[in-house]
Amino acid sequence: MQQIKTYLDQIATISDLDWDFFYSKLQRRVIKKKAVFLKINEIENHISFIESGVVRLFIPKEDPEKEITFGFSFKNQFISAYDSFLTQKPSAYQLQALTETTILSITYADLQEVYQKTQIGNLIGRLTAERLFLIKSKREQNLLNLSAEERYLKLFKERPELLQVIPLKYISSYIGVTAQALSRIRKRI
Amino acid sequence: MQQIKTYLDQIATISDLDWDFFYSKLQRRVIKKKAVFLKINEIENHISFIESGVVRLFIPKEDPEKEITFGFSFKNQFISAYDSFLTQKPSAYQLQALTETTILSITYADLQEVYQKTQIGNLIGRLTAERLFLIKSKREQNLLNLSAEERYLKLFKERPELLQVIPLKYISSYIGVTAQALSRIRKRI
DNA sequence: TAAAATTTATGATCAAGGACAAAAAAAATT
DNA sequence: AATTTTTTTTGTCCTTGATCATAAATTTTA
Repeated sequence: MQQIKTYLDQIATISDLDWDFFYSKLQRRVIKKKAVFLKINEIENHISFIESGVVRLFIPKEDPEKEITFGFSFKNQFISAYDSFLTQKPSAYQLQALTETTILSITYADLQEVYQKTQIGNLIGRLTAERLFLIKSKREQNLLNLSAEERYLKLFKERPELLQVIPLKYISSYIGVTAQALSRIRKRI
Repeated sequence: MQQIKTYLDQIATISDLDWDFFYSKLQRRVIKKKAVFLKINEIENHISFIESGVVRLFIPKEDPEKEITFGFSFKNQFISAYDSFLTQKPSAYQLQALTETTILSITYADLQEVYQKTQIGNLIGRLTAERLFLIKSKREQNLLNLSAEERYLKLFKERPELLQVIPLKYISSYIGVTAQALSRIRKRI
């Protein structure tokens, strides 16, 4: 079965009618390695399901060393500059494929239609927003409670696969330190 | 009209039937100044609408100087240890009334019933979760992009009313610094 | 309103992580 | 495989904010 159907079936029971309607709105896109597919100041018009690949969410800076990474998404997850998507205001973030990546996207307008016309749209939308809230909430706790070293150790423990795949310079800014500082943290462990 | 009805009417159009059902689930509670009405490790069983008063969300520590404040809520807003509420796991946070406070609460079980039985429940739930996500997302951006001084100035600009009402020792940990550090920040401005 | 308790401010010292520079290592390209 | 480019590490110095101690100001309580 389709990966995205498998994913959504875990969240809720979707009627064939609703599924067909939703599925008809999806568009498949292939993004080349390192390509930025949402640029800063653009309005995010999509929520995308990653069929394969890895995507990074980040805020660019004049000096590329000072970019800040806010998240990494892997296959079988949804990705979006969700705040820009929700508010339909220019995005502070960029989205970049770290490997060749295939996504299935739905537009803002089409998703609003799904919310209006399907039985299940708002339920899935609520559960998705709740899940994303929980992620941000955990992250806020980490940033305010833990030192950089503790944040690294926690990441190492909870998402070791991430450290295998993602360059350290991205990990460092995700943790909230410079690449140099992360290098020193790793040395003293 | 009821404050809470006015608030929800701004979000969506609610049928009388749905409203009556929801309203029948609400319980009013009055909380004394400084009282903690959700303790750490308790499972948050309520979402509450503040009719009057001010509520603080915080993580307590052995040394009370090291408590961390995560947010302040005022009248006509909903408040909850939302992550504990959503996951129904023990809360890392406490909720404290900073002034005498009156709230209208709905329990977890009753809200699930509202989600199932009303037309509008999941829509309001989705929009609420989305709004809370946006707040956390902004906060994550602030914490990673700005210095303590910049965070204070931003708060001063965006929520000046908050600085009138909330003791600085709570503001400081909300910004992510000690009370001493905030005092020095204020001096040099 | 006087006393006590709490909050805010100030001083001195310390530690974590930033900034800048450069070398070493690893990965990508020719 | 050799060269170029990118990533990671290491060195030195500096800044921000933490920590500990105490004083001043403000608020609460008796």
